[in-house]
Amino acid sequence: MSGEPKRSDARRNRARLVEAAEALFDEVGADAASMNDIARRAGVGPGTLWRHFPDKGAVTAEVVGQSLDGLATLAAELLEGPGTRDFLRQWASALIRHITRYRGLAASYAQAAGNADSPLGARCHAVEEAAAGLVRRAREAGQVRADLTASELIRLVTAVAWVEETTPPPDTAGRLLDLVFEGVRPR
Amino acid sequence: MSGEPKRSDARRNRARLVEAAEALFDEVGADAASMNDIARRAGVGPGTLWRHFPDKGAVTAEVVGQSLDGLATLAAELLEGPGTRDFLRQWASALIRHITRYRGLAASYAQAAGNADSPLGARCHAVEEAAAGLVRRAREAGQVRADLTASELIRLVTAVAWVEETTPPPDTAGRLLDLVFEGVRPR
DNA sequence: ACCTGAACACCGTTCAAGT
DNA sequence: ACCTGAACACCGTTCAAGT
Repeated sequence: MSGEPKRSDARRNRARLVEAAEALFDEVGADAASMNDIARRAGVGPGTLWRHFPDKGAVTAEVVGQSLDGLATLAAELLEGPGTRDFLRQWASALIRHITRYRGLAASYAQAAGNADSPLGARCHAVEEAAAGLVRRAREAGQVRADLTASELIRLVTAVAWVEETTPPPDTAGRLLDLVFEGVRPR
Repeated sequence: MSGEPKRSDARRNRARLVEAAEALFDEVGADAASMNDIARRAGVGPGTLWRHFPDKGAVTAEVVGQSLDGLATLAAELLEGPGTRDFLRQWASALIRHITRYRGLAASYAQAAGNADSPLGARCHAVEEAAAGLVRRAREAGQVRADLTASELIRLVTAVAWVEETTPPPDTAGRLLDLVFEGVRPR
């Protein structure tokens, strides 16, 4: 039920809903923006929102979709690129920036990672795939230890993003990422 | 308002509330256990719960209090102990076990870390103090890099606890902690 | 001094009734 | 084919009224 509707009023409502969700994510965070808030802001009834999106994860997936696709294309670019010494860290840094874009995103992703067939879970899986390619290349280049898996790296980076977004003081993600990448180097 | 009340019925109610909260934390997690649930389970009205505890953080502080004190005494013991090669990691592991005892605790701590005068925030601060002593000693023993702060270590360990508690597959905390401690070693 | 439970504004979620 | 908004059970939180 998340695709483009046929009727023009439905399409317009859908667009308004996504717009409203985006604005609310910006203002109060992805966690605090309630379904009713989003519908109200879009000027439609709650039923209309639920008709367009099966749950809040679907709304979130729509709001962050382009940015997530950006992560995938960045991974592809880095994979075809010259393979600089910090290309993996560059991508990890982009992932953190993505997650910390809206407050509460880390928790949304953590929950979505469970059911892989949800709209958000599927996209998370795609990101993991992208990360797997990068980790493999970094491994072959001897930049990370041979036993490091993409899943482990994603978990660590997501964890850093979470602590950055939830715990003061802010702007410590870079330093924590440094420590993580130190621990991930070949022995 | 969180101390021991004078009247015996109030004391009994307080004890029942803490008991009910503990049971619900066990069954549904610290996040999903609602204030109304706790009051209902204790057989009292919601007003009674709110009279005994100013907010949910205070309830949480009461439920995890003894376990938190255990972390402090463990830190003291390790500080007086022989200083084995992994004493800091031992404590970090205990911290993770503590946080993952109830689902949703990591988020509670992250929120409490902000307002240091809240019942839970104060206890978090005490834990940080304990960690500071351990990190200092580990630094002097050359077990961790000289520029590592206790705050950074706590953030990393809490982050690992969070990802362990929220993201499948489970039981990866040990491995992630290995990587963290690898990254924290002197260069 | 403490408890009670009704009350308020909200939330997620559904669904009959409309156009 | 899609929208509407009332409705349900819940939530956090408060507070007059009781004992």
